[in-house]
Amino acid sequence: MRDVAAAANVDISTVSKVLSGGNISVRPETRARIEQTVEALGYRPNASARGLRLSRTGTFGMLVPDFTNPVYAQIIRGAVREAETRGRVMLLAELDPGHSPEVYLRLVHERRIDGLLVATARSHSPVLSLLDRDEVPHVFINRRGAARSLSVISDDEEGAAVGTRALIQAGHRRLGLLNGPVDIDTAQRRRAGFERELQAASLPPATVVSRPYSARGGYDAARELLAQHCTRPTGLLVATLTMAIGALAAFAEAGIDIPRDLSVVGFDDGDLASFAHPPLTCVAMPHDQMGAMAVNLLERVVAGEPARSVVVPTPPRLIPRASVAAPPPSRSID
Amino acid sequence: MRDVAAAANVDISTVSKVLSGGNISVRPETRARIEQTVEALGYRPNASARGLRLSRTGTFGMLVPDFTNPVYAQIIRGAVREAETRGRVMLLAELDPGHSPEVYLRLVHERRIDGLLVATARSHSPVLSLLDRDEVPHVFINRRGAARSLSVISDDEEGAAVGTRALIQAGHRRLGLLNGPVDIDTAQRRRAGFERELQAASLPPATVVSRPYSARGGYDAARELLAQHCTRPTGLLVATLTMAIGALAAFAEAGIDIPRDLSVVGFDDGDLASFAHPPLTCVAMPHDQMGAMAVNLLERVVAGEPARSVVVPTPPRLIPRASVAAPPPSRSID
DNA sequence: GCGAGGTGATCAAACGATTGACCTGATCGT
DNA sequence: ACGATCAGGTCAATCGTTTGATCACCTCGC
Repeated sequence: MRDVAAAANVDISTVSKVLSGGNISVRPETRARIEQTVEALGYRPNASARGLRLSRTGTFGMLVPDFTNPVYAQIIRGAVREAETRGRVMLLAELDPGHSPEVYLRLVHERRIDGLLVATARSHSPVLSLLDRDEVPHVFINRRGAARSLSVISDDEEGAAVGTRALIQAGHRRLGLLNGPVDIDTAQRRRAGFERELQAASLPPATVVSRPYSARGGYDAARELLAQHCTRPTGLLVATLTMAIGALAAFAEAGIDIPRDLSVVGFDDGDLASFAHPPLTCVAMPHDQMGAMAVNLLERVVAGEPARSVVVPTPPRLIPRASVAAPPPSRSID
Repeated sequence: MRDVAAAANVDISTVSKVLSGGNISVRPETRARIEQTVEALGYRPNASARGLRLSRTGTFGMLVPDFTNPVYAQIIRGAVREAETRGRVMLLAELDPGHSPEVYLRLVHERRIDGLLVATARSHSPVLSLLDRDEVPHVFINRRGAARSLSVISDDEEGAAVGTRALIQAGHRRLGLLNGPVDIDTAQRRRAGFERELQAASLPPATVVSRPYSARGGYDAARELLAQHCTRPTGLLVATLTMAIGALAAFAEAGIDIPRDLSVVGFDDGDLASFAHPPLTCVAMPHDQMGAMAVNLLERVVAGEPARSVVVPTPPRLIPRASVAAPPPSRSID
């Protein structure tokens, strides 16, 4: 900045005022001269110096449990893009319950960030207690936090309801749900939506199997379902895309034809869904938008503006593909 | 830090020396007292102040073209973890040829990072010219850069060779390659490995179809292959896992049974490969290790130590699954 | 002609940590 | 016993920006 000031023949404080303030009294020609010099020299203010002076780094942090999970990848993309359009950069770290919170300390206690996005799903993560002790501005993503905490979620309950209705409308009466672990917030909400629709259609309680949100989890859940010798469902809702991929593999292995023998509705649309075998009917959840809204909300929080938890307004959409059909005419058992 | 100094009854410079230096002359009891106070107060040095004073932020930046691509997700994971064990944090941004390099300027010109990992694959990305103009310490991942630039790659050529050999050993004589775009470095290397093995086995030049590294690209490439009415290969190498997923969908659609009619070897092992239909024989590439090694290399660069481009030492491994079999006894054409 | 009021710029004090220069006793060699 | 040496600290300048306080100059009104 000193170089810019020298080249433009003004004091560095004037340069600073032109660059940051904008509406202070500077002669138009001086302002133009400074802006020109800044441009010519390709000058950009040093982030550390600004951060030190302003106690504001222009950085947000984001904690996710798993980079390789496509759902989080989508959320990250939405958040990072929104952060960039707002002139910020994003520090990312993987943090699941097993990890030490060292990376949290590095972000928060060393004052590297202005606010934190927390997408770790488990309800007993060790950072949760740190979060409210430290009073860091933060927003939960895809997970409701404690009463005082803000969160951005998509309407998982409605998403599950949409998927369930699709099965019911196709004629299914015996439904099943392959769900995530019970201590994950989205799993709870998806189950609620599923059961809401069952009741609305006066259907009996359905089989629910809980397994981790992973392909392996879906595979195991599907095998568990097949092993149960009571009346098998003809329509199945699966709580995530990766689980659905695993479940389809288990069904293929067991010689069960989708959708002839069993209809399947998955979650979280994507390329993988359309190239699955068979192409998977899905409920598309607006994950990237959720990430973007979380950044917006966090921005309000750090600005001290009033802010409230939100549900992403874009409604979940059913993407019909080949994995849903009418139930088999003869009931498979009894 | 002032608080720590006051509480321990020393000068703040002494605290600083205890915390950063380590080997200067401080009485053991003083040192203990300071360390104790630091612990009790939960003090951590302010990153902006350190950054300003030392011109060293403790941060690396990483540019990837696509968060949702599982290959990059793996690389990111490896890099972020290694950075964390080295006491650093990682700034991530998505940057492909279409994007403006604004985020690059924000990272480099605002001095937010000590070094940059560049995983954008295209050979004509606009950041490349900026990189050597600015003389930022940087390391390319999964892509060779200009002569002066350092890079970490895995042995894609050998990986392709391993996959090709697996097909040849299963008895295949007519092979094909579904490859990525020709201007992507990994695609070039994979093709080289493929053709090397063809020659080694004295097989004729094979069909190669190039499409984007995506499920859609794999689907399109597979359809293109089927549309060619000349002798169809009986063994197929597919350059990425996502392409393979797409290709499998195209083959299923066309009624081609894998592996009876056609054997397929994919790349980049993962859950998705084992739950594909059929489970996909893959060449596992050590992506996370590549990310970690890139961080190590970059660390050497910023430390001014001598450093050279490396190939990840872990050799590519074949993961045999159900998608490879002997070629059909009757040759499909002629 | 002179004080009041503005405008457009500069001055200087922070922000928090680091580090070479400097200071103060105590110890040592002769 | 006295200067040199050294261990164990403190002092103060510095990194690059920001911003309230200050200042120089001009205009205007009476």
